[in-house]
Parts: sequence; structure tokens; C-alpha cells
Amino acid sequence: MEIASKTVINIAYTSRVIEMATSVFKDFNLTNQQYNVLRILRGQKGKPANLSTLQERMIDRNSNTTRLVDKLVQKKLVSRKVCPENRRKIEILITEKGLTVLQELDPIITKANENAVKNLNTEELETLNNLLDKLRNDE
Amino acid sequence: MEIASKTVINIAYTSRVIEMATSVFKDFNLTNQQYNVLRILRGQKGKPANLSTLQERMIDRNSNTTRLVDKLVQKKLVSRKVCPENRRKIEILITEKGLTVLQELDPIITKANENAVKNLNTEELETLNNLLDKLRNDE
DNA sequence: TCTTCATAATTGTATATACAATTGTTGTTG
DNA sequence: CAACAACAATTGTATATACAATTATGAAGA
Repeated sequence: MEIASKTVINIAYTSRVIEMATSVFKDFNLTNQQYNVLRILRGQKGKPANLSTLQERMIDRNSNTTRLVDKLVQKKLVSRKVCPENRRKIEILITEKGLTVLQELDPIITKANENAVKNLNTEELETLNNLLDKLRNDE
Repeated sequence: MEIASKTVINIAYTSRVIEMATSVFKDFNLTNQQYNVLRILRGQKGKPANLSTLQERMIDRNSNTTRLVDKLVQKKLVSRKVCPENRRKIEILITEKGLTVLQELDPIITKANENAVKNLNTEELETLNNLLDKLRNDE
């Protein structure tokens, strides 16, 4: 097989393997996507995010994001309210409870991640990251 | 963020981006997984595969494989029959129609894959593959 | 042989996801 | 300002997926 297809498959395969090895958040009743959204929201540092922002960062086509956030609201991990300036938009904020859950998860996930890539040393990891960045390099 | 977590996220993100850029099989009414199974079956070169074999190669936990194959049988892309030696096992074979579909897809997918990784030259692609292999290197 | 355990695949059920169509809101322009 | 386009989020529906429990078959030991 040509190297291009080989690489595409290799990335997908590796991603899947890593995902399974690092899905610790399942013990906290969170899906991968829900966890990602929580992390994005924490990154906002108090600033609310609206759905479109979340979607951009998630690469996931729209539509499900509404329901995904629904779940997080149900669990009281995020709050949602209509944006006063533009009532088409929705402002989503991570709650105290959401932050607490992330804090609990942080060390566990870090450990799982470190374990998942333990076969590579720091230099190799940096090379890998650079190559992936360059590969995507969306201009 | 430490490099380990950064790498894990980078791989997942890149994988998702590539997946979206290369999902050509959707035009043929195939899901990613269905396409993968067809490819695995073609690789068998006439030898039938049973469900467990497929699962191993798919890294996907069992259970859904049955239904996934159901779909392919419905579309007459694969055939399924009970293994005579061990009636617990099921033998799955790709049909002529399945092979034809793959043949049609081959050039389109190859092109999409080449395009997806066009930012890296051959040497970089080889390095990337080696790093991913080493990362997984499951012993 | 009967019982028990292991293997292989399937089914039930709840949940997540994809894609298209829809609703509500804002912006624009004739 | 009325009509229409553009935007942001939501809903409908079909499909896919995860996880646990179940069925069917085979293997092994008392």
C-alpha cells in the first residue's frame, strides 16, 4: 500500500487504541465528547462559550452539540442561558460542580495519557506533535 | 499542558480531521467501519474470516460486529455461513459485488488519502509512521 | 455421561451520532 | 417597514454504538 493510505490508517488505528486506553472519564459517567466540552469550557476561564464556539473546537458537525450540552446541564456540570445581546445565541458556562469533577479527573487522566505514550521519549513526542501539526496545517 | 496529554489530544484531533476529509465511502452508503471490514475481508484473499478475527483487527469491542456484518449481508457485499468444523463460529466472505465496490472505491480513497497528508513529504510520513508504531508497540 | 467451564456469536436496551429539516432571531435592502 | 437572506440553535428520524446479558456449541474432568 502507498504510504499515504498507510499513514491515514495508522493514525486512525493509533487514535482508537489510545482512546480505549485513556477513557478514564467513563468511570465518571462522562463520554469522550462530554469531557472535551467540559475542558473547553474550563479553558474559557469564566467567559461563556456559545454552541458554535464549542462546535468549532470539536470538529463535530452541529446538531448533536445541543443534546450533548443537554446531558451536561442535566448533570449540573454546565449552565445555559440565552445571550442577552443576541438572542439567537446561547451562553454556556461550566459550573462549580463541573470544575470539581474536572479537578478530580485531571490527575487520573494525566496518568493515563502518560502511560499511553510511555514508549516514546520527550524528543520523539515533540517530533510526533510537530509532524501532526504540519500534516493538518490548515491554511 | 504536559507533552503526553498534548500528544494524546493531538492524535485524536488529527485523526478526526483526517477522517472527515477522507470519508469518501459515504457516497457509496458505507460507514467507516463497514468499509474497514470489507477491506479486511479482501485481505483474506478468499479465506473466510470469522467474527472474532474481524473484531481483533477492528479494536472494536464485540457485539456490534454482528449487526455491522448484518448490514453488509443485506447489501450483498459479504456472505455469511456457519463454520462446519466448529458450529460456534461464523465464516464471513466478501462477495464479488463487495470486491467490485472496493475496486471502484480504491482510486477515490487513495486520492483522498494522498490529499489528506499532502503537507508531509515521504520521509516525514515514514518518520510519522515509525513513531506511531513505536508508540503503540504493544508488548 | 453429566456437570461445569470456556468460547463464539447474538440480542436487549439505553445512549450517542449523522444528516436534513425546522424554528426563532437578526441583518439587509428595495 | 416589509420581504428575504443569513445566522444560531434545536428537533425529527434513522442509524450506529456501548455494555451487559443471553444463547448455542464445544471441551474437559469427576
